[in-house]
Amino acid sequence: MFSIGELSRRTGVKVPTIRYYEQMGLIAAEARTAGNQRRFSKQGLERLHFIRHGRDLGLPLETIRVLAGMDPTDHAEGHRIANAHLADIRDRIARLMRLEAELVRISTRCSGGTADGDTCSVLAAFGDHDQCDEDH
Amino acid sequence: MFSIGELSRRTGVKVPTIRYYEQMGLIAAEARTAGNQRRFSKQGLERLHFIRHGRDLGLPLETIRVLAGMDPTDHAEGHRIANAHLADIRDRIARLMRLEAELVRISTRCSGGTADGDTCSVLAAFGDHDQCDEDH
DNA sequence: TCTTGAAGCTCTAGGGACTAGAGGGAATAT
DNA sequence: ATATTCCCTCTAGTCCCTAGAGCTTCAAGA
Repeated sequence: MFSIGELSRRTGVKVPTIRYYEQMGLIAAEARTAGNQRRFSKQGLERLHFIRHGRDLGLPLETIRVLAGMDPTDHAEGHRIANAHLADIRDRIARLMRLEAELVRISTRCSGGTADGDTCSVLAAFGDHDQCDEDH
Repeated sequence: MFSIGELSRRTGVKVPTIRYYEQMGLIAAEARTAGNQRRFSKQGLERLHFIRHGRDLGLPLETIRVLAGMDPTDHAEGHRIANAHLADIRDRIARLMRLEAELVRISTRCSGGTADGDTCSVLAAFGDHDQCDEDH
């Protein structure tokens, strides 16, 4: 049986975060000591690893709850969630890459070498959305 | 002079969000009507464009506040902020791409075609952090 | 056995960037 | 004059934690 601190050390999840997960119903302490302290079994440890891993992958807690409560022989559903999330991540990458390109454009345009008294073109670019590739 | 709704339509920033920005001290209505409604000038419109653009670029409101209050001839500082943010975005892209690779690995390993009664390998992979490239 | 210090407990509040809803008043078009 | 649309403030909720106050329990050494 592990204490909450032990669990924290073994998973890298902070103590208050574990308590928060408990409050959200994602994990439960198997037992409490006479003095009301949480004790977790190996199962709890594994479950917390599962949660942690899901979070590292960027899954919202709600999705993790669904996965954790899933029938482990239901291939289709697990697959569907993984693929949906993959699409989401690819979308985020694409958007960030557009931002990257725009920031490079903004930043290289202002070498800082223009005459004194000029408005910095970084600042100008931030104000001028029309030069931006994005469609809003 | 624009009403808040007019401003919203012209910038794509939702009305409650504009009020929120005002509350946070990022923008101020130039005037109020006799009936206490906000009226914004062209300057307000430009400022909101600036905020919007910064947010689209992923800058936190605090950074936008700094940029907006900056000396417009201070090239070095504008440059520094843009570059710092660029580094941040590149970091985020790198992390997301690692996630993408791992999700692809997880998802392709489970074709859903294994025998009935097997544990779905998507689920197994989520629980097994050791197979993951990331260092935690 | 006693004592100390680390670790645990609950509860509450904060953060960032909004979003939604209630319950009203103001502007505008007919 | 009225109907409709807009606007007002205020409060609370979202997500995923994080931090602090104030107190209790545990484990190890003297």
